[in-house]
Amino acid sequence: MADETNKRALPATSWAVLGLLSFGEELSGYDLKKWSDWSLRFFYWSPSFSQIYSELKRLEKAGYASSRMVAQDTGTRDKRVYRITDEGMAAVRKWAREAPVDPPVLKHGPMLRLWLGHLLEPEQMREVLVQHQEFAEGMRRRAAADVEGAKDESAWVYPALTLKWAERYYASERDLAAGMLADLDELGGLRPRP
Amino acid sequence: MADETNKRALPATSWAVLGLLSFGEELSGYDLKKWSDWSLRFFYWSPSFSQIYSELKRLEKAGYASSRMVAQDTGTRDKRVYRITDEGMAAVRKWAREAPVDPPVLKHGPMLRLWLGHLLEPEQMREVLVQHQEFAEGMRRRAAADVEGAKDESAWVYPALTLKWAERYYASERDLAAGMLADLDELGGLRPRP
DNA sequence: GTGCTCATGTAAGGCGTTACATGATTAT
DNA sequence: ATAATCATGTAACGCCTTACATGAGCAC
Repeated sequence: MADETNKRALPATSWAVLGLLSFGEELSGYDLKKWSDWSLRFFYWSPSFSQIYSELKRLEKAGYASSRMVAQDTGTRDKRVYRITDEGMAAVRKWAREAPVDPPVLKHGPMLRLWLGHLLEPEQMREVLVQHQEFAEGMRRRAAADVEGAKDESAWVYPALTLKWAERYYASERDLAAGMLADLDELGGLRPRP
Repeated sequence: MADETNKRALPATSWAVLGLLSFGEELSGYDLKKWSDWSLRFFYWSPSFSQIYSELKRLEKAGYASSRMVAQDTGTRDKRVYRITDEGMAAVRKWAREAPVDPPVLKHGPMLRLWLGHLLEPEQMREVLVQHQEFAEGMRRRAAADVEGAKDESAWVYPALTLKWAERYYASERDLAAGMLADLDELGGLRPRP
């Protein structure tokens, strides 16, 4: 068993990476990054390559994952692949079941700008909202597409569920922006939109 | 004029603190913290005391804020109060108008847990959702109360607008949790709720 | 006189990013 | 040839937090 001091209070990102491994596949750091870009980023940010690599080292040191080098059948360099250990499986299960339910962290840059509305022209406030709306709709669409890709795999029921949540979340963000645009109009001082 | 090298690429948190000062009042670090707990935290996280103090130093060094010590009329220690400079006003206005519209940062811990649903009992998934729902409703209520406090001050029109946004945002978070609880029920394998 | 609140800071350290280094294979 | 992609890392640094230090007045 690995050193106990390496096991206390892992950051959420570690659990996210270990969580990716908990679906049972043997994955490289590179795979993990793409995987996380594909699903995690809708509700949790996707860590950088370098962080994924260092998280993997930490997880291995803690005894939660094991790795081996594999030669590629044809082409490209050897890669290191990781697999979750029984101990890791037990740890991530325990975390998912018993960790306190922390409030989500939100850093809403566009809202911060709008909060400073006294520094902007009405037209600039609109512009921020419109761009945010477009971002939200793009995310919604991508989440929806990913739900389609996941819904028939029984292993992805829960990921599919969270993707469905994400689809609704970004739809709501889009609508919330529309609502604020309407509030701005009501505030007056604006030439009506054509 | 202050050193140009101190002016490049301030983090969003600096702008948030300078933004708090842009309403024109002379405020201490302590005031700023409370102010930010009161309004910023609904859509942007509230920085710690120590960070506010160091942001203020940075802003002063950049020439965006000036400070002076004031003696308290009666009791308690002297405090240092900060005021935005003309240069700071111009800088924050420029930032609010011209910075690119970045996507919001979301780190949704509860969703990360639910994404790992294969590690949880259905009852535990419910519990996470219910707790998150309660958190969201609490935030919604507090935002609504703060809208009431702000809506009659003409200086707070835009802050009031973002608080209204926040009220709807947390209502949506609450409803999204309810929706996911319903999705869970549909998935079956659950004894129906009494 | 004990503890709470106001008030300001320093120190240490973890989290996470960008930039850089490396090198092999594949496509053009 | 060269550019792009796959793949794995290191180094440097910035952001931000927690813990700690300090000290004064006020309430009980």
